[in-house]
Amino acid sequence: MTNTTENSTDSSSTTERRSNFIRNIIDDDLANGVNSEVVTRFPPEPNGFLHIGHAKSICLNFGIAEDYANAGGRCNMRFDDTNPAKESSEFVSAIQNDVKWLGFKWSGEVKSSSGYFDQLHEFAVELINKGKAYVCSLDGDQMREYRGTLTSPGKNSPDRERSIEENLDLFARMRAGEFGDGELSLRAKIDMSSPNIKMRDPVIYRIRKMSHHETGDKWCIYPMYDFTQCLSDAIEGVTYSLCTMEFEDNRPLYDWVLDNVTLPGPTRPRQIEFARLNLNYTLTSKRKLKRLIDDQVVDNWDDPRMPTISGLRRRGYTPSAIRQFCENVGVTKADGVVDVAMLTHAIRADLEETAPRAMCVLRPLKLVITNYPEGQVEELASPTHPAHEHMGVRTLPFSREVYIEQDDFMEDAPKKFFRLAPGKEVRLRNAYIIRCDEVIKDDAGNIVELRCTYDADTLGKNPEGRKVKGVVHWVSAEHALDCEVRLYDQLFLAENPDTEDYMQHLNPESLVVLNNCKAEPSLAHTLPEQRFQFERLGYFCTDRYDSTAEKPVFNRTVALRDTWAKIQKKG
RNA sequence: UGGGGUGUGGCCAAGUGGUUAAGGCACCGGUUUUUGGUAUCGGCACUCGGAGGUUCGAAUCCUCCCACCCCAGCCA
Repeated sequence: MTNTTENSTDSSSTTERRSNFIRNIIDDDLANGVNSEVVTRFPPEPNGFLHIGHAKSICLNFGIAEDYANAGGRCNMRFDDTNPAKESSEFVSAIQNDVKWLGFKWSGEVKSSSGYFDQLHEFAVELINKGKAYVCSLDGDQMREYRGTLTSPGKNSPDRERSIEENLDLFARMRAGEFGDGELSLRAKIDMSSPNIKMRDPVIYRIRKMSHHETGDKWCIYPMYDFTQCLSDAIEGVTYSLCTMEFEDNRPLYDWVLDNVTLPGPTRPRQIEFARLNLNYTLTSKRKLKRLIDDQVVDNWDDPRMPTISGLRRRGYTPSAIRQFCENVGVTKADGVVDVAMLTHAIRADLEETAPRAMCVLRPLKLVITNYPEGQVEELASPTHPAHEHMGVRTLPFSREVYIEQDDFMEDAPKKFFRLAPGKEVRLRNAYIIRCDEVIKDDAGNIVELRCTYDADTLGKNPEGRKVKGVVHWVSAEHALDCEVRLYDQLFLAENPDTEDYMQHLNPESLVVLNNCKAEPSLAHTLPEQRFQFERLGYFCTDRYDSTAEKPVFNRTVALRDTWAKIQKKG
């Protein structure tokens, strides 16, 4: 017997990780003894919420740490909080929640650049002592002028040859608060004629008389990114410092700092860049996302239309779908734009397997089954998932009056319309086959009710001699649970909304609220963030904030694929 | 006109001198189906940004060219 079972189980819960160029580098380093440990870090700036682009970085960094566990793999959570003007503790906790929710665990305590301010200051003094840094008095405009351009070299600051003693004194007085914002700065003494502009004596410390959310008023000078990142990595023993491509030019500076300072430990971190995630029909610029909030286009950072982790969460996305999506996208250095269809595919694939089925009528149309006994109620046992028996059954009360979807009836139906029409038959999902006998309209000509008859011999079986193709979802009128459903759709109509006029590309129907929806009674005790498939409609989740026992609120995560809509579009 | 990167089907992406150029998404068509869902089967790059060259053999090596992205914050 050579029968194997390797393909027989569903592996939706385990994310199989592919290799990529970074993992190849790590493998080589491990094989060649360049490193014996694999330590990464996720270093967000707490100046906004994490978005889907960050998810890629999170999955990369934490994923590597998990997979290299036998090489001491770990990933630090570090807030890169060197700019008190933009950062706040509100974001610190939101970011931690998002990372945890995605299912990752960081190594040890949460860390922050501000936690290293004392050490960073000492490194700066060391650089001054070595004649590798100087206090400069150029203001912003002068600094730019002295820096040169892309094609012409810069020129030396008049303060470049200041003595070590004077630099030490000035730097101490900067720290003591003797100067105002921007009056003085500390610069690395590298090369004003470098073709790499990042190397033209970059500022490494600036004066910012502002209290910091972590360090309060202890400091009025703050280190710059390029000085902070590499040293924080070194302090933490990070071996692989992964960042996005735009920092490629910063890498020589990253290395320069490490080369010119007495490293705090044996680890020499290495920066490796990868391409950031771009998604079509999606905005991932923090500045522009913030404006959507400020302009009240959306409610907040966690509005279900936002591409933030917490927005996706409230929309009903699962952590595993997001992780799988990042896995499918891959990690390379080539910049591109990923189709959001890959994201929606990931959540559909996950929920198809895991979401319990339920029925909910969004736009109800009353239907009376004239040959069904008045007052009779049947409890129909229906599978929670058609393909997974182990998920059990729920009961659906069936009675004389039910609601069906307005869209599922057409008075003058085209041939291909497999739903209800006068004289035609359709299956009520999990129940009987019915035939439409009569259409009742109000004075204005609106269809207000359908009169039908049912075939009592079609419960759990197909009738003989005829085929009924259409299946329609329904809810017993008497037992229906009133609820609110929020239909979310893409926020932007333009494939690339990341332009100056992005506000012009908003989808006016990114949110449609339906207040007269009828759900099957089993949904009465739904819990926040429970996910369902409303059969034939899509995947929905109970809103984690607004849903109550009296008035459940469901958010549409994503619609089911709709071939009928496609056929209609074709005409 | 400086420097740093990247170019494989509509979109991601494997591929590291010898494979019929993986796979996923999207799309198109068939089958199954009490979700027009799912599942399943089939189709979808004589060609790897372009042109030369090396080689018995090139997406993979060399040369030149082209396109796109990033860098001139005391932001990260």
